[in-house]
Amino acid sequence: MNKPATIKDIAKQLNVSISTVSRAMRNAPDVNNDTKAAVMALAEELNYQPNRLALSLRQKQTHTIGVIVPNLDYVLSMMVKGIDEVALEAGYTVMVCQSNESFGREIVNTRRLLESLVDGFIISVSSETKSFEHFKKIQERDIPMVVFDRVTPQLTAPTVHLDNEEGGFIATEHLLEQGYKRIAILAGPKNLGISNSRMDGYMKALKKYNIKPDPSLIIHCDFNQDYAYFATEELLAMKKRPDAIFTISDRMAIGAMLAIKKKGLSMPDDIALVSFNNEPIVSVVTPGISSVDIQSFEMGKAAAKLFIERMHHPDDMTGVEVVLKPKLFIRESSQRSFVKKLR
Amino acid sequence: MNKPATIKDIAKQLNVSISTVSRAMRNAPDVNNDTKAAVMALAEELNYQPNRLALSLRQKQTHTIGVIVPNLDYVLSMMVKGIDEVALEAGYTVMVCQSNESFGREIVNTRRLLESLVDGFIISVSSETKSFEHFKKIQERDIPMVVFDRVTPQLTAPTVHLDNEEGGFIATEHLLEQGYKRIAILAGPKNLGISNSRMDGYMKALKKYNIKPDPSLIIHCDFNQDYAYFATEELLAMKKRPDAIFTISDRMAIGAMLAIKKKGLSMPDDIALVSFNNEPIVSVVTPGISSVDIQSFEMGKAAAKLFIERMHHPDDMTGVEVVLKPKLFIRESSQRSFVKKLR
DNA sequence: TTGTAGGCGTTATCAT
DNA sequence: ATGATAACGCCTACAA
Repeated sequence: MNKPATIKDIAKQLNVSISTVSRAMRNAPDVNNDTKAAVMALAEELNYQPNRLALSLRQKQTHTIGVIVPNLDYVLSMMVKGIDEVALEAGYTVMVCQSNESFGREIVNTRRLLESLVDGFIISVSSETKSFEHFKKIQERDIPMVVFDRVTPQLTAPTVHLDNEEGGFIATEHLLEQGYKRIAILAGPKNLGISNSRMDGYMKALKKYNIKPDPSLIIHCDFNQDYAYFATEELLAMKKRPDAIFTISDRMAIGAMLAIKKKGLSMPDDIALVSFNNEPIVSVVTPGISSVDIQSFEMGKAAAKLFIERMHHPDDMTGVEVVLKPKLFIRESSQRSFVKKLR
Repeated sequence: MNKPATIKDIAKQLNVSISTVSRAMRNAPDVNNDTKAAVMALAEELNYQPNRLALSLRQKQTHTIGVIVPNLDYVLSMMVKGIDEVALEAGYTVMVCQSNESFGREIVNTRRLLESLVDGFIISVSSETKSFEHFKKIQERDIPMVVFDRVTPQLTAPTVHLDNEEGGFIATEHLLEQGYKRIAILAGPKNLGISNSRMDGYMKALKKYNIKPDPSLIIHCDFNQDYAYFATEELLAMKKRPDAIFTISDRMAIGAMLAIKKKGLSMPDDIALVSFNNEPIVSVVTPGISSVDIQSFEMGKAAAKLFIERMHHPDDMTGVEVVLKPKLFIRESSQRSFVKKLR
């Protein structure tokens, strides 16, 4: 029943003009203190709240950021939390849409958010996405867009992401230092940048240790526990099976771990495991799984900061690239016992 | 540079009136087919997109649902995914805000979403929240609101939630059936409904088996792995320590498990563990932890459906209450080996 | 079938 | 210091 009060109502009740009320509300300098006080008081009493829609329509900005993420698993939700924190601070509200790793859904989300007139976008692309027209359309309209985590060279925009190659490198090097020689990698989908970069790091480490990569030890599979499980089963069934596995996500690591246990092998003595993401889960399974931390929360914050900066800076910021450094957390799954190391 | 096209632009270029264009766009019956075609064609060419803001301002609805959740951990993000799915289907966009379990943040979120003129709310209250004025303000304005998961009798609204008492009951009864007698409970914060209901179920089960509840076995602590860890340490240090623990969340269960392992005790023979939520994590730790499934995804969908229904049904729906049934997933942590059961 | 005009709640420009 | 008025983009009586 309570139609929200408008400045019009206030004006009428106070016998002043609409514009005076508008000025008073926004604390303009050129308005009589008494009237200002009166307006404020009545506004309070009527529980007046400015209508954002009208405001937005007028100023052509909504103070809303559209965030499109592939999903809301642990990592992404930490990132979103980071975005949220910075955005709120800066006076922005965040609209989060999940693409569910679906290209079509991503397009729908983009259109919806565009229609909702968000002031800009912070996005991480779905693993299914190979064409980027929907995102380019955003840029053609000169709408600010920041790409984070899953970046792609096909999209020129300010970005923030992890140094994934470095992550792949330190993970692999750690295994090599522990004396493992036949190191398999469960990589992600082929077209996905983070997947390739992490694999590049893996390659680089092998090269540094003069180990020739064995194609049969390189497996591309979905970011998916089950796929990883089956892929690992195959690896373990090989005549010359690997003595270590590097999975590029924790979910995959869990799948690998289950396959290893099922086979009755022990970590890290029969086979070692190093993973990526460093979600809480890897520290509570037995044995704990070594994992590369990707600073999810920080990445979210960085993305939002970059976005805000871009908003205040209409200049061309397409070159800007924030790169976060990964950090390896070593646990039992990859620390060869002393005795074993010697043999 | 590309200012988005408006119906005005189209009208001008086609030498027709704005209203004709408006009608043509919305496929009104009373408009000449030729002009309609012309309008459509030009709209397509100019990449016209209706301005939602203007539309919303006019019709006083935004087709947006404000969702406020305490956090975005596994359970909640599944629920949000469920909400998202149904909402999208029904033509609504979802704005998700996290309160971070903070009362203040919840108030800020409410105000923001209210200002953004969302058509309604789907909320789950923060554990810190004891006063509900901010939510009641929503209701006073006759804005639809559905409460889900964490409901409270202090908030009269259509709700969807789990039968938490039943959940607590089946978890406890299962332990009793397995022969455990001194069953401790790690309950959540005292003012939280889900916490109390689950404990009620625990009590009910004890009563059914004629076991007098021991206050020293009932521990209230935060939904937090560390708290649970310390609480469990204390339980295990008791002279007559419990032979089973029921934790009302998986996160707490992990804490308890770690404390149990640290102490060198074995599950389920020295001590059993049953938990709540049935997140993927409990099935991959060793031993697997029995847990009560709460149907997160389904709950989200149900909440959104209820919301949509409420939108189409301005009647008083405050009485409506959707209750989902919990289901226990039994794993190793609570299945006493046959030998032990006999002794 | 098409056009005119008023209004949704605000702000901004120009007078007064 | 305050008021009148146009404009933001769209819809909808009402008129033609």
